[in-house]
Amino acid sequence: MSAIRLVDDLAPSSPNADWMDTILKGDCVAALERLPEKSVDVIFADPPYNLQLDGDLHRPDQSKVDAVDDAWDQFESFAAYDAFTRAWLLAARRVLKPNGTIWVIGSYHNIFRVGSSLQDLGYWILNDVVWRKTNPMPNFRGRRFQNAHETMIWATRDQNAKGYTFNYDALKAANDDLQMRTDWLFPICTGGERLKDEAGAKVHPTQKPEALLARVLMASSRPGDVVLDPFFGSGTTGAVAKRLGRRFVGIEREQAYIDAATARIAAVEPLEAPELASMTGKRAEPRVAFVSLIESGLVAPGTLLSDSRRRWTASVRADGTLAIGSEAGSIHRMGARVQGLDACNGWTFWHYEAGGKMKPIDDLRRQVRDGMVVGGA
Amino acid sequence: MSAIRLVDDLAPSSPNADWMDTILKGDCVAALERLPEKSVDVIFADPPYNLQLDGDLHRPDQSKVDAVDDAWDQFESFAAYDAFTRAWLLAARRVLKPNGTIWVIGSYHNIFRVGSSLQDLGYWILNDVVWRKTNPMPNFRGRRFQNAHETMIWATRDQNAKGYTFNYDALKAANDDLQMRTDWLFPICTGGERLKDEAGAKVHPTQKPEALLARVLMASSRPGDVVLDPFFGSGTTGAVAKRLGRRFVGIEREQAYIDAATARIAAVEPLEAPELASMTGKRAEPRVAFVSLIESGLVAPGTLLSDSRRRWTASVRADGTLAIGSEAGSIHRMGARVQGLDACNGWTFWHYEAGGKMKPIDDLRRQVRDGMVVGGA
DNA sequence: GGACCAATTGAATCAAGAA
DNA sequence: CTTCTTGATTCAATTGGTC
Repeated sequence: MSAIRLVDDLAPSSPNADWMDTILKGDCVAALERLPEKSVDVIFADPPYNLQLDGDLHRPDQSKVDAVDDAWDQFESFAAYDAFTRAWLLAARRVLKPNGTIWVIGSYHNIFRVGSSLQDLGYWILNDVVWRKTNPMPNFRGRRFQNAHETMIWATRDQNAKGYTFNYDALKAANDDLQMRTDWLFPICTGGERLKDEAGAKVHPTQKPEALLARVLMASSRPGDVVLDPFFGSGTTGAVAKRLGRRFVGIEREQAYIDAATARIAAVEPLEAPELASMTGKRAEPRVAFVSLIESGLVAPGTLLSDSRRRWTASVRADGTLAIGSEAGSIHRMGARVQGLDACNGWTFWHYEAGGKMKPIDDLRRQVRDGMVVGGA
Repeated sequence: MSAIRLVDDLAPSSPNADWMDTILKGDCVAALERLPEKSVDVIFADPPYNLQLDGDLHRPDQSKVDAVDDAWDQFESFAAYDAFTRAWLLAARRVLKPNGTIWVIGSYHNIFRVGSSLQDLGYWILNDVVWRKTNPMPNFRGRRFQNAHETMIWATRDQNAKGYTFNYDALKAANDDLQMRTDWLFPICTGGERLKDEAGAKVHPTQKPEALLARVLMASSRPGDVVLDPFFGSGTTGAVAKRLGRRFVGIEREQAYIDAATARIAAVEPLEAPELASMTGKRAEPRVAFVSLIESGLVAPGTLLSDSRRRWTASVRADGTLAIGSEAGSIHRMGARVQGLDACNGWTFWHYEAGGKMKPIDDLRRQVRDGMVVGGA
């Protein structure tokens, strides 16, 4: 399994499909053009993001951020990136079966170019799916929101392709009998899953988590289906495809990535069916921001909060901070401040009055979490 | 407040800005071209989504889904939608202040066209932000994922605009002292907040929740700022802007929407200034020169400063520099020097001894800032 | 062994003001 | 314009060392 061959060695219309479960070495478009048309069920593509980074970025502790500055991510202009995108999307479309689907992942740097090109070429978008990261890199300079997600586009070959695979019931069953939504929560790829070389350096700068690929393939493919990844990299798509009983084809230019992916995939043991269910289940919900109580109308700006014994009182401001006199800060900071402590859980410390009784604002947080607040006002 | 006027009535270069807190009736581009250039701080735009619904959509019980099929949401092709998008984005860019920012919300039907056009016109994307819906409409046919989010793009006028407003500290304080992320959770607009006509029908098919606009405006604007919404609709942007002490300008073609928005905004009570005050961090505080600590007598020349763990020690000189042996320089340079780093914040690195404990010289700076030390010269 | 602490790291379009 | 100085800024996990 997963022999490597150069693109030139490929027999284009081989009836026994000897390119199955292999990595094709070479340029993405050239390799795609050698594959038989209408031969793959699902394409998962993680193309260069065209990050356009300028200069170094340091963390607050002055350590340097290891940026993605590889040559393969450098494009001269949006026009050049668009040309690249259209070329590989066009070649990919020829290879896709009429009822096959394509997934492309990207960030705000490139995903709008990809989405427009998909539409321009006749692909029909089914969903955009958001990968919410449990542990994204912070915004070190505090100049933007923490970039905590990436976007995937899922599309058919054309508008009239209605027979695509979507395992609706399996996903629903795996999601507490609720429809699987378009926002997915997964950690980034770290720890033992992340491929490292002998020196301990990461093999590939943008290795995707297997859990993400598992949900993609569980949703949109069936056992025995052929999954193509035109930017194979460290081979996550191949590893997950093999584990889930799918066949794969990878295209990759760099030998170092091919070597790492080959070894990785060789070590994969295909899973039995019952083991797959747990991988698609939903993840725990994260925190509730105090400001969301204000935004949802549960707490009005100007509301007075006190501790349970009414020793201290503070005023809620529209921006989600608490004010006492001229001082303001988070519910936690201000709770610590009045008590002269280093830390304080503002959710349980601060109370509001309801029916003559003092109740912790944690009660309101629970209402937001449980979805009891709909509409606000 | 919120008088309505026709675009033709508008005095383009009115010094008293009589278009403030009004709704301009007419075509979006025509109205934008009549506004003065570089006159608005924030634009929030909820353009038509170009939904390509093919025939009616029915729920499993055969009831018809009230889809967005209004005439204003029909475009013949992607090219037509792109032309429309470029036209209004270009007109909007002229009106935006050099350090102003724009928000555009959309779904997978149109957001990729919008994002590409933004980039093509020179806007610089800061973030894409995902609005996760707590209560999205289900996918009735079970053929796709439940479409549970919409996407907002936040961008500056151009790449070099670094002075845009982002209330980082307030957002962080409002979010349990953690950076605000790009995935936001809000309910869709229902219940009492949803505008209905006498017959109980929705006034506008895509009314956005006020909570969403509240976070947008709290994040990227300040009290008194001018907020423009070129697709005003039911006036959510104006209602929230008024409540948060911002000024607004709306553009809308349909009289029914203008009437509903006008009545809605008139009923809004603005918050008081204390509730609107927003937390600011060190960035907003006045600069204090280290030498002023010496001039005010807080630090005597010859004082020895050390880092918190007393690994290095330096001597304060009368000119405001630090000396270590024969080397001297600013508190920042010398802090960097001893640590072998490129940069260092001397205010938090260097400490002085007080009562047997090491305290950062930043504490002394705070005393100067708070006016506790009047000397200064 | 386990508890605790320090160090490291991840697809990043990450200053502002004065001279 | 450019160049220089000042000085503001991080979250979740994993890894590895020490007590």
